Amino acid sequence: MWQSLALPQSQLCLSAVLKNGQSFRWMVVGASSTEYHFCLRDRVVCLKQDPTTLFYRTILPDPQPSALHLPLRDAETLIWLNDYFQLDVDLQKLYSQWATRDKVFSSIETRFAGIRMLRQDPFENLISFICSSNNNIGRITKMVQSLCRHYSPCLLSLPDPVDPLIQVQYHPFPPPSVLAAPEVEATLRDLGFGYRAKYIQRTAKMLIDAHGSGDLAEKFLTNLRNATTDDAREELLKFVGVGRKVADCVLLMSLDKKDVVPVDTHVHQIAIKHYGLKGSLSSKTNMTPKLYEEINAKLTAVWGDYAGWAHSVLFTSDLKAFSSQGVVATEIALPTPPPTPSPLKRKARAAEVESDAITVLPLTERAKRRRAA
DNA sequence: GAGGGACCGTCG
DNA sequence: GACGGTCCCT
Repeated sequence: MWQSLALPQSQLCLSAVLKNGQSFRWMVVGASSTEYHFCLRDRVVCLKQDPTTLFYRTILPDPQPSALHLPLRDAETLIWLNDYFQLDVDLQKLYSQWATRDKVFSSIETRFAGIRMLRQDPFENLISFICSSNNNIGRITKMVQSLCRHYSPCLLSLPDPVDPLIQVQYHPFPPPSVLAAPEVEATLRDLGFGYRAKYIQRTAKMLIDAHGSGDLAEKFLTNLRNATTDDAREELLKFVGVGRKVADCVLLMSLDKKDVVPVDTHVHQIAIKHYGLKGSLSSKTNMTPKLYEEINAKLTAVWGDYAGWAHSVLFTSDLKAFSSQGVVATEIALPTPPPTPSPLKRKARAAEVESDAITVLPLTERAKRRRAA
């Protein structure tokens, strides 16, 4: 049943990599020997690991194939694992390179080993990160789960290992054609997606309209792997609800742009605390395109070719969920600019009425403006 | 073309 | 009252 693959945790740490906000669809199963489950289009992949070995298991939907075919299925799963975890990239080697270039990195590398970039499905990645604006990992995870439950059929179900009377349902990520339906916006709003509901439906619609139905739309996104970073980013920015940060996340996490460093408020803080960037730790400053570029350039210069991967290690080390193991913040003393407390003033909100008419033309205008900027 | 506010919902 | 941002309008 379980297959094994020799792989030290310095190359891959499942608990960190699967829960640090790259993917929101891995289910954590079991209390003692923790397993992670992930639903693909045709199967569920189960993983667990010990210090030297990664174990994997393939679960297929009901009409189980004959025993003859099982090795083939496991072989397919292994191919998927190699691709998804990018196991051909030697993470230890990267860690030592980053540590040489960067003292901050070298101070955390042993405690946060095995953190690598996943190579995700671009559509899933895009939609998930449209959900991420003004949001946190816990809620994003719930939203993505609920998206899958409502918009893709259950592939299979398994008894909950904790309470075997409960069946856990596994749903793949829904395709663009399903999310493009006009009713999706209202439904997602009811499901608690807020203003992101419209972004998701419209992005799916745009994808279908511009690049065709079937799997053409998804193929278009996947093909952006072959485009330059700038070209791919320009395409991503055309979608509604996708700004620079979300676009950069998709570039890094599913389109092979390993040097891209997405800048959010968190990374901004890290850059100020540890990399001598001017700014305030206490007050929230607006993330302007200019500031974004500045931070991006700074961190790319520090970490080099795989800067995006390095960023993920720093980011994870600073996440609350992992902070019990110790955080970088207190250990490195760098000169920091004096805090400039400037409380945000908030204004009473005006009632709002109108929404825009139709998709295609406004999009073109918007795209032009973006390109100009 | 830079700056500021609104936007959903959740949890302090 | 802040939050892994984006849109839209001054």
